[in-house]
Amino acid sequence: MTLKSSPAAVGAPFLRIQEVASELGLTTRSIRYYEELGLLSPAGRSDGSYRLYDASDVDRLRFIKGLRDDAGFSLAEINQLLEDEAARAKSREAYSHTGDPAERRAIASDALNRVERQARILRDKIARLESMVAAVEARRSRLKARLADLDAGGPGEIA
Amino acid sequence: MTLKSSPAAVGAPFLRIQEVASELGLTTRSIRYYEELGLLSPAGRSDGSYRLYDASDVDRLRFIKGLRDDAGFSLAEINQLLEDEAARAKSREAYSHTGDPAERRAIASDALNRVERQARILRDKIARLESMVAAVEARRSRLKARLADLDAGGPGEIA
DNA sequence: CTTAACGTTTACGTACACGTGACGGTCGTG
DNA sequence: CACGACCGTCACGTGTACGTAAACGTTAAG
Repeated sequence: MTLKSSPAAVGAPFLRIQEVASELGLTTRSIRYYEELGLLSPAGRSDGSYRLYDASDVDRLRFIKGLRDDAGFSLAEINQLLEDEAARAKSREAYSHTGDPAERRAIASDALNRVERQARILRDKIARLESMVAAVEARRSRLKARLADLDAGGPGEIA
Repeated sequence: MTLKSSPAAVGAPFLRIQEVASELGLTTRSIRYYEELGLLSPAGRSDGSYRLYDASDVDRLRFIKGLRDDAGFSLAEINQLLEDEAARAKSREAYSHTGDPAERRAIASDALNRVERQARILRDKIARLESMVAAVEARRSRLKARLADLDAGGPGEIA
């Protein structure tokens, strides 16, 4: 293997913490901090004890970042939302170590339940936001009506 | 006026801070704190200097609470969103003191612009949440497919 | 084999958000 | 006038989300 571009060999499925951090626009500290909180754990460790992240870890981190930045969830809420990273780690390991189809099915089924719960929580939040939009729209209507009145030379105190 | 149930006469349009707090499930301290941050200011003050809130203040506080609890905005973001309570106070005063229709129109028009901006911000947040839902849905689809495979006796590592 | 860059844990520091409490004083209603 | 609600002010506390640094091990390149 003479071909390796500094870190991570070309086809290497594992990234080190700084590579992940750069890719996502996070600091290594944040990533380790998220791990402390139990939001994720790296797919593996090197012979030394460098954290090694795979594609699914990166996806997960990206999702976490989205929940934090776009959705405005606190890390504690995100933890709830992703519920039980321990279970995920166990699943990942168990899944690849078991040949038992029934067990594999059970694991995949659990994962499915989790993502469905996530979707529910997100949709719930969307619904609440939409009801706020509705409130704003109502206010907007009142203002437009008032404006029309004024344009028609109407009176009236502020609503 | 012999009829007044302790504070606030029955039809009185003004509420004192504790009454507002109770109605909304906030503490008086929080309400004052929001005022410190410039999120709102009471419609008026009593002869002493008790804060007096009218219906629109209560609405506004309810909206603030919604933004904080349901939408997960920080108080700073809410401040941005509501942008310029000072302007609102000025409008309220100016509106009732001017007879000039053109001026009234301008004030109402400003208010309209503000609520439209609010609606945009909320919808923007909704859009981002929806894209996250889409991501979760994608993951859900993959899992369902995998589950179907397993039920059909298929192989494969975890996705 | 050396060395620079990168990583590890542990620990303490910090900046801001969001309040809470405590004070001494004022208000207003019975 | 008593008593509780409210006032402004200032300080303090709690939690979150990291930053920073020390002391030391790892990895890849020359």
